[in-house]
Amino acid sequence: MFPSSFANDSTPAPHNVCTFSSTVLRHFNDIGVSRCREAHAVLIREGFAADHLLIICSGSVKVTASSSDGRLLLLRVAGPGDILGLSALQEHALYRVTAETLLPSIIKSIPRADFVRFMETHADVSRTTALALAREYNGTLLTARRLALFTSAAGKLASALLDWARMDELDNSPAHTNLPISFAMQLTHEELGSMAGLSRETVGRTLARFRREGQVHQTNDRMTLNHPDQMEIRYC
Amino acid sequence: MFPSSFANDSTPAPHNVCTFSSTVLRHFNDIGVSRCREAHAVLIREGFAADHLLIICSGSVKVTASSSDGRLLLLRVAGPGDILGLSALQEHALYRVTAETLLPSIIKSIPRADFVRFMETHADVSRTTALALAREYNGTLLTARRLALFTSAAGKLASALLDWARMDELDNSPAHTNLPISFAMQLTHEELGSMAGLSRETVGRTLARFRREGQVHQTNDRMTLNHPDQMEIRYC
DNA sequence: CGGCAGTTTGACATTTTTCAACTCCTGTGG
DNA sequence: CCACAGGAGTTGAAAAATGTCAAACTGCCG
Repeated sequence: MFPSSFANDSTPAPHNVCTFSSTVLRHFNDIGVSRCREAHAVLIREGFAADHLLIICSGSVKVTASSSDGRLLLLRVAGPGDILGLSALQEHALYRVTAETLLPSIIKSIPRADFVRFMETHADVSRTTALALAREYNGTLLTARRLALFTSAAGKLASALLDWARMDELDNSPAHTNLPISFAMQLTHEELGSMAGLSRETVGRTLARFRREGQVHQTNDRMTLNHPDQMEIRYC
Repeated sequence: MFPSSFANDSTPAPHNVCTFSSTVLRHFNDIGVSRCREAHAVLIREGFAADHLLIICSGSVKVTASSSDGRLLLLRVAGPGDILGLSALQEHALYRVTAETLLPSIIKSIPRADFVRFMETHADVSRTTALALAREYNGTLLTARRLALFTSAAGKLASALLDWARMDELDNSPAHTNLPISFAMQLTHEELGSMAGLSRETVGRTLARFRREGQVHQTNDRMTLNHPDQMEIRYC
């Protein structure tokens, strides 16, 4: 049932467990357990010992960091095939983020010791791990850039929307085009704010401005960026 | 001459090349070339193809990301034993950061193809790579947290100073203590500002406030944080 | 119908940025 | 030895932007 149980595994990315060779894959299916989790279940809690690696078989998971006074930073929304806890596991440290399901999800959980042994036994697992870590790093770097380099609210929000859209359409779209990008916007203003480091109200106001200036179009839960490249130039 | 040429390799960290077994190390010495570079030399330029991996044998290197209008984000200052370009190399992508020497440095450079082959030949090299990537990721995560989670200038600056101090003293000090931490502050206000997402003037003013409130003490190029834990509580 | 979550809008206060001037220190070259 | 330029730090005052508080509005679901 794994990894063929992935919701959308048409073309596995090179950092996915899907790329394991058949012998590795057989071994992989033997370790860890898959469990169903309801929506809004906390899978990983920031500050706890990193003793398990999680793999999302289906569903989607919100990854956040939080401060003591309740402020949130939304780092990514992970989907089928994505791996959680990889970086904390490497150093046997504490989880530095919190992960909670957005939808009912199937999560495979592997004890740290088992995964380390798995990595040591199969050379290409370490390789895949390194790739997955590089991707995770790049995502976080994008976030840091956005927060530091774009000074205006419009810049930060535009950057967040563009990253989100391109992340979403990465799999099937060709490279940079100036064509409109449309995608399902399942984030509230509050969550968008915690991606861009803005307050909920500022997100609303800035979004209204983008609409007024013909840059974005919204219907129900879909959002369209009319001129992606122009958006980058105008606001970033 | 390598890695014994490291300036301070008393206790190599687990992510260092120093931990390679002797056979791997012999192979490692055969690939790549070491070169001397003067201060303020650009080793890696953001946006260029990631075709080389760099290892710092001696000296120190500033790693930054920049926006089109010249704004800078200081990500880290790497020292002997640190590896540059690892994440970009994994995906054969473009460098996403700029690296330039702060002091005259000795840099070992390994072509991408050679390093990939090296990783595939030696299992523990992939493992070390994954560890190094995890550390790099954690550093960037700290930066993103700081920029998003701390809203006040005092919070961001205090967080940057604490991270810097603890990074610096990580190797020899015991874990969290409330004892004063003293370290060499080789950063200008401007550079501190680009770590914390603040303007040069705000850094100066906030630093003056910390001094006034007895939290920090400065003499020449050394800085002392008098009550690290209290600092974290008061401002963060 | 009531309640809740999310959104929108307005007025206000706060904070930081920006601009400008001035000082201190250092290294350079006459 | 002195003058000078440049980098770094300090200080002041004004402007701009966002955060904050408050209230009304929407749509959805029990």
